Amino acid sequence: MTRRPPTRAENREAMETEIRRLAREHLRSHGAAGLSLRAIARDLGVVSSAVYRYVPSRDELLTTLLVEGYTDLADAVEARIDEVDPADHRARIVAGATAVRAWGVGDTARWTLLYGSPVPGYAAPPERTVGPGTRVQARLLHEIADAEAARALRPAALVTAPPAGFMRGARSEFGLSISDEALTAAVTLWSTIVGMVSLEIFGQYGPDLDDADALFAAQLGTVLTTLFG
Amino acid sequence: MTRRPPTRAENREAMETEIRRLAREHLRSHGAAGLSLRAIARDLGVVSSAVYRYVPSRDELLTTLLVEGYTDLADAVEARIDEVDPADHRARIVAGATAVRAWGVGDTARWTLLYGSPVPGYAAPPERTVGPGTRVQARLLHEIADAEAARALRPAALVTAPPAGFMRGARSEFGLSISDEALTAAVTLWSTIVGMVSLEIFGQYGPDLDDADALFAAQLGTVLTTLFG
DNA sequence: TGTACATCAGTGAACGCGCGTTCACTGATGTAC
DNA sequence: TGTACATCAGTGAACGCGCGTTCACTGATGTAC
Repeated sequence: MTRRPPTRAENREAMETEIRRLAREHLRSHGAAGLSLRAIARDLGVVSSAVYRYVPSRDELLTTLLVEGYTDLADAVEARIDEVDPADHRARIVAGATAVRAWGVGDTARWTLLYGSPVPGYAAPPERTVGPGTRVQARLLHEIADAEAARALRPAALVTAPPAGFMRGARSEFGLSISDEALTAAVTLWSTIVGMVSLEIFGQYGPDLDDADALFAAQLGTVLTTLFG
Repeated sequence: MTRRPPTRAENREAMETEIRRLAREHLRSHGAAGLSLRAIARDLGVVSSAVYRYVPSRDELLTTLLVEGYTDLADAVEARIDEVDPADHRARIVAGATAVRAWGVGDTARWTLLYGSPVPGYAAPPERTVGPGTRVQARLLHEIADAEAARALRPAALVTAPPAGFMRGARSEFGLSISDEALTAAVTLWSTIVGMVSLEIFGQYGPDLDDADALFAAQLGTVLTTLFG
């Protein structure tokens, strides 16, 4: 077995993967604001300017991480939902919400990048981030729309309508067929999910939280019981 | 009218106030991670080491801002709730939630400091921040507890219990008399509020959001209608 | 009321560290003929 | 299959900037007698 030396293309691929891995690691230890190309070069065992062979700039790297994060999250959530009986709307949404939390808790640094405070001095380019960045919400909205179409939602839970522009935007962006009231309920669900995960990850539930899974499940149950009965 | 020159004590007071003001301004433009004593000294028109007459260290300043923020928020929320008829439980909670959002939207940088991602490398000293940092939640919990005591909550909305340790902690910390299920509902409400405000402030609702007030009110209505009927 | 002394605010220099990015360069890898 | 040339990875130095914190110091303000 002769060990063929790696080609340039292979090396480049490996290098880019490694840079993203180190970047995620730095995100974990220093936060997005502290993401530094020099530090990555150091960990890579390479002089700082060498990183510029692979990454055009620090902001570009952040954008890459952002898109990768949104995509990973959405992939995970969709996979979990797809495992569930399409007729069991509530279970599908539980699966989706639980997958969102699992992903966030499993990689708090990336959750922070995606849904935490914006990175000062960095503005994500919408043309690259909006698509991946709305996949999860879009999927959950569709699940709620399906549930409504199947008459699985309790009418008593559908009580308020969102502002008109928001409604129009959501409908045209996601190709949704959903009532105003169900859209409000869906957005509220999303707010609750993001709130729960962020409060947990940012340590706001205090030191008495013995069973975070159960607290999440209990809160989600409260929301979904009012929605599904 | 002779202009008495300011005493040292007055000067110190004015200086400390001005430092906090500039710090809040820097929070706005550069985020907590970018809060810098040197920058504050520059704005103050003073050499960088001079700030150390007033502030022991950068981390201490952060702690001060954190405590001040929690206190301002809680004061605002309590004032709004107190204006409402004690018998109108729903209206009191609407007032509180709306005050939380108003405060956050009115000072997004401080909201970010309080409820956004933790500042890398900075750990808030619990003995100084936990008390002020839980006032708002405590107050909302008490309002829900009062509503439950007055039999104003719909039993159908009280369906799941939080994990035991969390429940015990909340009860003893806040001196609460509340059912497990109502506590879950209360915590869920808090998650939803934090989620809504953070999504709005961090720009996650997208460009179609024409009326943020209405979207918040609609979502809050969805939650409270299931709670109060 | 005046003087002596202690306290305090602010200076300026320094230490040691970090960062993003550019540039001219060497030497190895890949490609076209 | 061998050679000439083009491409690319990585170096090392540099530019210009930022930061927190310490220290010895000057000069003004406040206090005790």
